[in-house]
Amino acid sequence: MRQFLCSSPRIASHCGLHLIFHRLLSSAASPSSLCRSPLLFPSLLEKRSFTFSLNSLIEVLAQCHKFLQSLFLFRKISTIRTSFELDPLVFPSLLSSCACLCHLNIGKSTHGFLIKCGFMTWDSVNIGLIEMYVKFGERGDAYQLFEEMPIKNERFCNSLVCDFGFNGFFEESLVFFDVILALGFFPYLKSVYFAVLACGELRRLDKGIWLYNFVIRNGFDAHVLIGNSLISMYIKMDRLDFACCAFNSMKDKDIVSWNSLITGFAQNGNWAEAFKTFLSMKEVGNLIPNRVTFLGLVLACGRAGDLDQGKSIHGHSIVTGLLSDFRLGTAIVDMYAKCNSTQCAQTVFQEGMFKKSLVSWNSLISGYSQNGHYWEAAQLFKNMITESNLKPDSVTFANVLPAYSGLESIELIKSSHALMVKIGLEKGKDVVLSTAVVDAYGKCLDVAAAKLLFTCIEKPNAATWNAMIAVYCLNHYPELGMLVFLEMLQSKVSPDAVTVIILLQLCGELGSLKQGNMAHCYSLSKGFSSHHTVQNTMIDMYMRCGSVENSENLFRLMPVKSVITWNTMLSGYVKIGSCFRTMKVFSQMLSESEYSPDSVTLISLIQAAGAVVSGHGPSIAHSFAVKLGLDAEALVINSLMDAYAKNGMIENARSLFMHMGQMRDQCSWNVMIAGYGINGQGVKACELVKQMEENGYKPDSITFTSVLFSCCHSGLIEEGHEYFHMMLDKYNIKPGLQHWTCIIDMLGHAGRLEEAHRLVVSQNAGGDALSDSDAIWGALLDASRMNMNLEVGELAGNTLSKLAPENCGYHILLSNLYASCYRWDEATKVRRVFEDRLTKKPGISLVQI
DNA sequence: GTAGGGTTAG
Repeated sequence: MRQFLCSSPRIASHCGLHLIFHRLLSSAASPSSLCRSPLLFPSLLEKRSFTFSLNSLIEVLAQCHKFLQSLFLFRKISTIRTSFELDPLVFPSLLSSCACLCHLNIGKSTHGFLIKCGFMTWDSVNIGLIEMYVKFGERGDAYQLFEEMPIKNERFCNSLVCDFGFNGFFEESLVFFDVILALGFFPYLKSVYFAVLACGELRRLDKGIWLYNFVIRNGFDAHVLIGNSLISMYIKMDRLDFACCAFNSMKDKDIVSWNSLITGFAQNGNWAEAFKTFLSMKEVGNLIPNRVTFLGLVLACGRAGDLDQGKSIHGHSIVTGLLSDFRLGTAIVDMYAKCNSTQCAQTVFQEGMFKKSLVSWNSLISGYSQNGHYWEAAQLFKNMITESNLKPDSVTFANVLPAYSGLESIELIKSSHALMVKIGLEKGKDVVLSTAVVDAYGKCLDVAAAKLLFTCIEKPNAATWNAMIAVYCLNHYPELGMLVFLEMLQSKVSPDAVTVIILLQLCGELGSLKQGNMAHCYSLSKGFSSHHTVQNTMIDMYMRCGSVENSENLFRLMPVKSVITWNTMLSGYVKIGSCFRTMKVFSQMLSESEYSPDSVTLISLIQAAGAVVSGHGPSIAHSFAVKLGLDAEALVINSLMDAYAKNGMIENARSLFMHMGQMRDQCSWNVMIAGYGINGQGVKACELVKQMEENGYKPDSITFTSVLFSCCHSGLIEEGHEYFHMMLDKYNIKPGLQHWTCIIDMLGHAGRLEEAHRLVVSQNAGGDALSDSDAIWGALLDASRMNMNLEVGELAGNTLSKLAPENCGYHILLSNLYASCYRWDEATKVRRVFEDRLTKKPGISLVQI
């Protein structure tokens, strides 16, 4: 065909050229080569009779998405336009080519060209320019065009509404809808649609209701598109009542109308209404549910946590053959995960899905992560990288990071952070991902990294601030958390209910009733005090701040109590060591049958029972666990083992430990090791650490606390020393205060004080501003007293005074050291400085004295 | 041209 045309222009001229060009293009010949053709192109230009056809060719090329070729031809023609007339009708297509190719400059120069040629009086030219400017987001240019038009007509105004709306400029779309009415024109159907869409997107309920009335008054309600868009608009504003009204007043409803309503109910968590709507739709009879119908229903099941209905919908989607749609498959994976059935989610993912998208992988990773199956989430992420060609995105990382922090693996967090940087994700731009990173570092105790990343986040939202405050709270720096909270109040971000929850936790951590009362008032003033979790946290806060009365009053007055509320009370009593009240509230809970105890309840009961003097407590709690069917949970068994061990019944603990089988976890090993330690069986504790390693478990910080404690209490100095070094060298764990206390105590008792001092210095135990350095040096100072070693003691005292000048406690330690070395004068002097400071000048630091 | 899968803090 191409050869034929090129060689025989004369023949071409006799046929309908437009048609031939069209055919030529669809035969996949290169249009630019056609234009370059030495034979055809010049010969076409020579003949004015071809003008129409060339104009058509520009248009056809643009419409066939051959934008470059279209522009190329235009440029050729415009350079020789003395002998050639351009048809203004061709410009809209040409400008659309500019927009599609992102050539704003060519578009602007074309605009200039159009002004020069006097084409601006043409309606279609103006509309083409508007479309182009709006696509580029050049709203100013679009407004100017509107202003400059001598006569503003209906078509032009309607175009503006649609173009702005189509490109997401909803405010402008609504403005020009009003312009249409103000100029006395009539809006087109499409304009009404975009105006309704804009109201929904902007959540403008008042304007939406006005538009609804406008639609009814002007007969637009006869169009199903308008009815559907009104339903959608009300759903976006969470006004399901209005959406139902709009739905009921529709004369003709199609599948979209029904689906919109079903999905609307599902998104609002109203599973029952979603399903009822679905049944009503089936009663109507002539509509066949499609994948969107099922998407809505599946969403509802997930939100409601209704596994049975979810399975039924899953079955229906298999029968109807709709499961082949990978988006529906993903929604089903997500539904199963939300119903805590990760097994089903995995089966659908592996066997039921023909195609897996990035979203499918993300869904399952999120499912595992949110259900606490951290290892599986981490594994799936690894599989995704190795097995699929997909590149993880910010959602993938935001899902896998909580799993890594659940695994307490700072290494995995660091390596995925590095991967994010490599992919170009981590720049503090994506606020959800950045928040997840802050949270992950914070949970793995790297407060400094969390803080650094937090400061890089461009636009932190309430969740981001909450995460940062929570990091300080979790890591026991409530004062720093308070400072960040105050910073948040200075920022533009408003605190939400979660902020108040964390604020109350900070007060609980501080143990300050004064601060707690203030936080209580703040919560009341902001209207969060009726929030269920806020109330629970407040009960906990008052318990921690020592005001049992306030906690009990809040508990009594709570209109709706949950298991968590009861558990908060119980664990509060445990914290203050009130076994009797724990038991009393537990029996009260049992008598009110609407609340069934869970494993958390049992743990409080076991802890309280373990502290009862009679010694029978653990056995009684054990029988409760069996009776309530909660003795198959690792958490419960671990607590029982702990209680038995603390009551000297190490054999009962051992028997539970031996029978745990698959249930046995890291914590079980740690509890058992500590249990041996409490019972003075240090050798067995050391043996268990070896067994633990042989069974594939990696000793963690708590394991070493337990084993060091065991060694310390059994006088196993060499073993203790060995484990301390194993922790440092083999497992690369930074020792905490608890480890230091043990090792200093142990070496101190063995008279090896210099060695302890060397260890503290070599490990730079005082280097980290956020570490417990002062307490470590304090422990060394105290050990010096025991050894009557003035030299090490004074060194420790000096360091301590520099590290923590505000902390006057070390004066006592130093004074005790001097006293034990019979240096009464020094002892009295130091003691006096302390007393002076405490009574007369409490606010002045030691340096100033 | 309308309805439509996954995302953080407690």
